[in-house]
Amino acid sequence: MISILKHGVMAAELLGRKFAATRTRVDPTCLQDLGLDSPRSTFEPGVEIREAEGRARSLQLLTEGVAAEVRCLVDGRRQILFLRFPGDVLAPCDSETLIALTRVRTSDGARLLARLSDASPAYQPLRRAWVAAGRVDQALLRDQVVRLGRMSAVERVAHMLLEVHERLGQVGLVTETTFHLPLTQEMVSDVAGLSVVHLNRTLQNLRRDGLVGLRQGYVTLRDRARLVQLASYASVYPAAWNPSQRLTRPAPSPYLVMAS
Amino acid sequence: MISILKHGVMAAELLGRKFAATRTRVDPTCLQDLGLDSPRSTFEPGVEIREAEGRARSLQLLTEGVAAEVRCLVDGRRQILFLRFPGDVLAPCDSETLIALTRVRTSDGARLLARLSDASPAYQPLRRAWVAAGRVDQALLRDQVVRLGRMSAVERVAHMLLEVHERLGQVGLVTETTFHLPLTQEMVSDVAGLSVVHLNRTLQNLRRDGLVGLRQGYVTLRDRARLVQLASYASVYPAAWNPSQRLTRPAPSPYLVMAS
DNA sequence: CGCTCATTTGATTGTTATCAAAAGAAGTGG
DNA sequence: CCACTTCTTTTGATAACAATCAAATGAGCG
Repeated sequence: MISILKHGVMAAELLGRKFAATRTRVDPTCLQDLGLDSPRSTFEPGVEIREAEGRARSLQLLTEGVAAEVRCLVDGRRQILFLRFPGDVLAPCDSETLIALTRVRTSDGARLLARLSDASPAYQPLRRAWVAAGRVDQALLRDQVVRLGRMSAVERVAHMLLEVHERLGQVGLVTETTFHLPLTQEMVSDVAGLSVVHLNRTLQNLRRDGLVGLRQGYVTLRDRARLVQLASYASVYPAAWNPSQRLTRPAPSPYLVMAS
Repeated sequence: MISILKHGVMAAELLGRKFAATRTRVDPTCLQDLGLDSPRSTFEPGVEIREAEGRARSLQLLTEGVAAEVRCLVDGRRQILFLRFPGDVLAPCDSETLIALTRVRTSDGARLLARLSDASPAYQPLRRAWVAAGRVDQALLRDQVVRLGRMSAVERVAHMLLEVHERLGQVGLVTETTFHLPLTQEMVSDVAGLSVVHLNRTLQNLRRDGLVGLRQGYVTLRDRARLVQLASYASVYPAAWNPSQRLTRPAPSPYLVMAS
């Protein structure tokens, strides 16, 4: 049982795996060279993750724990826009707040940022990988839109769990069917855009139907195939190309073209 | 009454205005030099917008009409992820389909794409503007997530209309309170993640309360202040910084930090 | 234990989707 | 100009889904 709060994987290795998931290969030396093991920070659960004061726009690499980009409305409604896992890069964002959902450890990404701004050809592969990773993030955000806009509660939760499993899989923090997601149901409900109570009932349904198991912050996908179908889940990763996953058909003709 | 389907604004000018909205200034000569007036295409409503076959990943600049990035689920549910207006750049996207919602005209962005890939310092401002515009797009997508995840039907619609007004305003296609949005309610309902019927009733409420007016594809924001408050709308554009718009408070403490 | 926080349950309300159908608008061809 | 078709908007009735309220149970911790 691998824990997301404490695993043995080094920062550079995590980033490399994440890049590999987008089918962009970056030289390990180059990654090592980013000095991701020097200044590290820890954030307690519930705390906002921000750069040390004074330092302008920088980056951090999340190495352990779970963080979230959260948006709060005036009346207290909350929406988590994006979950961040080990291997993800944390960038300050104006309209959202970055919150540590569990204890979080980060590595300083100042040098990474510098290399990305550096136009020299030596860092070309790094920049490419960066762009590819950004594209994946965007695709994930788009999935989030579809989940919230058009999916029922069960679908949202199933889809989300599949996504988390796959994302953690890319950095090697899963087994075939299980992963560690030590979040409260309240937090998950803020990802899924549901009330806590309804999320709870939805999870019970998924459990009852033998689709997922939940114990001590560990999630088991008991019937992945059925989950995938239920949520019409399709991977956002280019590598995982698989015709049978083409479940969201490419828009036959959303708005009727008038007959000629 | 300015029409989104036919206005006199040239492609380069549109792009310049769009960039200006992100507070990045690009030399008009550089924009003219993009040759945005050469090959132009037209797409009929309902039709998929794609590059001419054979040509690899390219770009198009939308000059007239409205397009949408649409995701369709197997059972026919649809979600529009993003509306595209004049001045927006259309890039092919794997998991989504780009559909013309009205008659759409585009300019060829091949040279733009080339300049963006060209690392020479001459195109530095252009690249900066591009990145800034991308950031705005991402912010808009995030707003969409919050709308769908945590807002009620009226809020969603109000928020969306304010957003459209502002976006069209950036390219000069609005008056103080009105803009042209010749979409069917079905299309709007796919943006807002609502059923057509419910969208219709929601619009009626907004009308009844004197908040918006709708006639012939033209929208009038009759009480902008109240709409902004209703939807807790905050602009995503850096220029429009305005303390009173800070309605989504910066996450006081989403998840209780345990008392010490 | 006794505290706090998280999960679970039950009862109820409110919102939104769905179904069915009427009324309105717009274009087509006679 | 009218009948005809097709699409869009609107209305009414009903059902499904999810939020809310209130309270009980469970889990972890000093």
